[in-house]
Amino acid sequence: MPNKIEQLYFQMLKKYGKPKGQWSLWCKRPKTLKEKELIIIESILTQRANWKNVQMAVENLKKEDSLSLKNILKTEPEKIARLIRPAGFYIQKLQRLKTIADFFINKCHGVKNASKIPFNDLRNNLLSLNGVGEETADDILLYALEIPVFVIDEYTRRFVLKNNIAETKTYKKLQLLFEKNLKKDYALYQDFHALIVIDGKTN
DNA sequence: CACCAGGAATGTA
DNA sequence: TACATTCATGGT
Repeated sequence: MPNKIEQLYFQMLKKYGKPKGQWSLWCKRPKTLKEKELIIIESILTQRANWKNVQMAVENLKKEDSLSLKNILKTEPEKIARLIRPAGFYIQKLQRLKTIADFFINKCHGVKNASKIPFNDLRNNLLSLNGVGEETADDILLYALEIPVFVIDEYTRRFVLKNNIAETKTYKKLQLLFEKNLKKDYALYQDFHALIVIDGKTN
């Protein structure tokens, strides 16, 4: 018999269908290298920001041909700052984009090669970057690199409370709880997390 | 006008 | 471990 968490997943999948709209790219499978880079960039821009504002910033970067990790490295900081301003916290996010672009391009020699790094090393490397916390690191691992790690965010915490799934609030324990009760499948993790956010926004 | 949105770093107790 | 504060824009 299916566990409660798994039941909730199927229940929401039935109710909302496959995540669409804003989530269509993040939940797309498989992804091109360029799409993976876009998600890495968006994972920074979206921090505590309205998704609409993030898309404005993305459009600005695209217009100026700066929507790639390589071009973010070569574009002048002042210009990046101006382009991403709609996403808010633009001074911090400028630095964070430069840092993460440097990591993937210079340290890993590309997103494709980064995927070959052992999971624990890769996650710890991401967490060591200034501006990358657990949620952003797992966003990148799950949605960009297509590695099965469950993302925990505020919506997930509310979801857990609302459905009486657990009383713990720590990131690691919640993540383990979801992963323990679900098939280890990155596509399922992607859709489930997206559905949790979609469900949280409609209520 | 106040409040919030797909966080993280830093400081305090 | 648990909170509080700071960072900033655009929408409602």
